[in-house]
Amino acid sequence: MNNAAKPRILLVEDDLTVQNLVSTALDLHGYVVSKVCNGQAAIMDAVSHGPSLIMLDLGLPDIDGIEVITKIRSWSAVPIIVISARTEDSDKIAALDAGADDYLTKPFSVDELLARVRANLRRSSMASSESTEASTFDNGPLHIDYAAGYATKDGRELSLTPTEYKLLVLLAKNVDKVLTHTFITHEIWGTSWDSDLASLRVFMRTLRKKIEADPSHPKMIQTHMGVGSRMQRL
Amino acid sequence: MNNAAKPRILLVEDDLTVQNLVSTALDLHGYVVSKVCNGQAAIMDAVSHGPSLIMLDLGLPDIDGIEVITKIRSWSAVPIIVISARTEDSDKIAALDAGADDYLTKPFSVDELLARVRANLRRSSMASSESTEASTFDNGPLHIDYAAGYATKDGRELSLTPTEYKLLVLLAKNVDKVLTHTFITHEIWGTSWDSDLASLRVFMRTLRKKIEADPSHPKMIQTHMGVGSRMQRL
DNA sequence: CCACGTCCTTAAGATGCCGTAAAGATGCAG
DNA sequence: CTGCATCTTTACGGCATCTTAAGGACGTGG
Repeated sequence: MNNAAKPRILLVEDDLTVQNLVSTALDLHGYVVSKVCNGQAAIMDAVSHGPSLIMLDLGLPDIDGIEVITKIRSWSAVPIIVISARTEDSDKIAALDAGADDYLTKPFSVDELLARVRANLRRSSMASSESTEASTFDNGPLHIDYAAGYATKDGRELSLTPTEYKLLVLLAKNVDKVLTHTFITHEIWGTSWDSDLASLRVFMRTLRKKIEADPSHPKMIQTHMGVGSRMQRL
Repeated sequence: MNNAAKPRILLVEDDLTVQNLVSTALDLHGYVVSKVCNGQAAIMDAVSHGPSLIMLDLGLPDIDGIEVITKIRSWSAVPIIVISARTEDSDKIAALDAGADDYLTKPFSVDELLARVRANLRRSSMASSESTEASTFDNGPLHIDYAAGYATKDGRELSLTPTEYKLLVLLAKNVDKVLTHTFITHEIWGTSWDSDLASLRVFMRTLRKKIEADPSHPKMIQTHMGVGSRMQRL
């Protein structure tokens, strides 16, 4: 929607101390910040202003944060970064499954916050600028040709099994975004049950062996303990 | 068809929130938009107004979206972009097989939607303006003369049966692209049954015996386990 | 220090797809 | 009708792939 020079960021946070801290930091780095302190106002602002990114605290006074995400996700693909207290671990996962892009756990450093904002804005602009004919993906030595249906590393074709390829594509299409285990298994197997998690681990292993420079110390596919995995842009 | 200055777009969507969002976005970018909210009205509008492009939500109250595509495709080559909340692969494949040109999964960004619209309108106008296409094909020792209707390997003419030739041309015209079994059988036999798959394997074998240097270790026609086949450019 | 949970790694067994050959069916020319 | 070319069907061995299970590494909290 808006590709103006200054990205507009919607900050949803009811703790005024944190709100001021974050908005000041963002403001200093050239972002335009809208501040609201409840879910209702957040949805209204998202509809009317069409922000480039949303930072959402899960602990809101009026609506459940998950519901806010679901509502916005029904029509918009705007990046949503969730802020949560450590006590809300399960909520964090639910938020990601509902369509959130990333999460920050309180307390967080401003540097980390800014890094996440940059990464998600970058991914978002990538996704919107690529139209249907942009059917390739590059990340470091890795190259995927979606139309042809294969991937290469350092120019040499990788022999990936169907499931490995599916998994790779899923991660690549959501680069810089944390994907929960349940989301991944659901996308790959359609219906997900617990036992799929064991298989998923094996596939992660075999995939890493094929695409990572040092499979024992993976750079591309990072795991988030108790949450899921993320493909990191190199 | 109609190549007026302002392309007319037919929007088929029963969710009024999404309908308004999309139609507003399209309107702002200079498209003329017709809005309908069920399959019956969609077909009527497509017949009477002859839109330049159709955006179709698969989840309609009256008719199945796939059926709408089939109906329209029976007389028109207008680009059809499908919108669906379903992420299932099978739905995507069914829609594309039925004749859809592109696919958007909810939620989507407005930017992405506009990009797809532009891309498909461009391709559509390309297709209607281009009159001639390449009448030969070369790949390594293989040479196909579409106009004359025969193929050679190392200059010597191959004696291919009609079905083998059909299969070869199909692969050649989609070089470097993976073709699914169902797509291939559908293209060759019109209607595809499960049992055709067995035949297809036999034809793959005989074709490979004729065009591959080492039929036991094929280079040109590669198989993708559980998916399909691909002709590889040498 | 131990108990626990999560993740990593490996290997073996089960499953299903693919390649292959050969026999049977079909269609067409003479 | 007969022979030939082509297509379809059937059957089976081999192998790629997936699943399952078990043990080890690592960090965390009691």
